[in-house]
Amino acid sequence: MLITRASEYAILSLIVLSKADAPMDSETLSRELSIPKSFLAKILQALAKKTILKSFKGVNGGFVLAQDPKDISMLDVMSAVEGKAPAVFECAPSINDCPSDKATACSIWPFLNKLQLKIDSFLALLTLADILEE
Amino acid sequence: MLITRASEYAILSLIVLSKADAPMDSETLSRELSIPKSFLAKILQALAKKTILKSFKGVNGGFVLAQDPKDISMLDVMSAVEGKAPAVFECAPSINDCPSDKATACSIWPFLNKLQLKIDSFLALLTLADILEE
DNA sequence: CATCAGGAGGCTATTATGGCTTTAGATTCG
DNA sequence: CGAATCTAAAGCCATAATAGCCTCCTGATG
Repeated sequence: MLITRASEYAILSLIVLSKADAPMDSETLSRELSIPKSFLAKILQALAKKTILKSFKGVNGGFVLAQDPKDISMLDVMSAVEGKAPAVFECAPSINDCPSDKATACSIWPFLNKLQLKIDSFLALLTLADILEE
Repeated sequence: MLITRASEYAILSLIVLSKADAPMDSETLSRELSIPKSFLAKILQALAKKTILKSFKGVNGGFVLAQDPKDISMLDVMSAVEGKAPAVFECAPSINDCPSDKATACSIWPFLNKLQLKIDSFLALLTLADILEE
C-alpha cells in the first residue's frame, strides 16, 4: 500500500475528532498533535472530499466526522489520503491484467493478487470504532 | 508502518525465490521482475542480514530462502527491509512512554497503541506460505 | 465589511528510490 | 598455487517522491 505519513496523520486526526463535540480547526489539531499545519490541512481536505470529514468555513469552523466511526474503515482513510487507489503492488493493477510480459512476473501474479486481497480485506474490516472501543 | 516500495520488492522476490530450486542472483531477479538492480540488491542484502535469505558468493551464487515459507511473516519482511522497527506511528515509540507532553496526544496514545498491535499481529500471522498456497 | 477558517496552488526541504563504482569472498581453471 | 571470474557487500551520488512551508483565494459569520 505504500503507507505514508499522511495515513498516520489522518488516523491520528480522526481519533481526536471522534472525541470532539464541536468542529475542530486544522490549526488546533496541528498544535495538539504536533503535526505540521500545512501538511495536515491538505490531509483533512482529502478526507473531507471523500466525505469522511465534514468541513465548516468561517468563525468556529473546522472539521467534524461525517460518518459514524464504525463506518470509517482504515482502507477508506488510506485510499482517501494516498491519492491513488490503495495498491500494495502497483505493478499488479487488475485481476484480469497480467502486469508484465515477463513470464516470471506473470506466474507470480496470482500470489500477489491474493496478498493484496488479504491486506485490503483486513483494512476494510478495521474501523475507527474498533480502535476507539475499550 | 510507512510501507515503502522496498517491502513490495522484497515480497515479490521472496515469492520467486520460494519457487526456485537453486540460488538466484540479484541481476536475474531484477531482470525477471523489472526491478532496478541496485535497489533490489540492497533489499536482498537486508533480508539476508535478518536470515530470511541465505546468500552465496561466487560462480552460481545468489540467494535462497533461509527459512520455511510458513516461518516468514510479512512483519519479519517489512521490519527487515524498512530499517527501523516497523511502527505505523513513529510518534508513539513504546507502550510505557507517552509520546508527547501534549495532553491530547497523551490521551489518544492508548488507541494508537491498540491499532499498532492489531496491524502488527495481522502482519505477524500472514506468512509467505499463506500467499503461496493455492 | 472585517474577520475567521477551509481550499488551492506554488515552492523548498527531506527522504526514498535508483545508478554507479569499488571491495571482498567464493569458485573455476591453468 | 595463483590468476581470472563471478557475485554479494558496501559505499557514494543523482533523481524522484514525499513531507512540510508560505501565500493568496473563497465562503461563512457577525
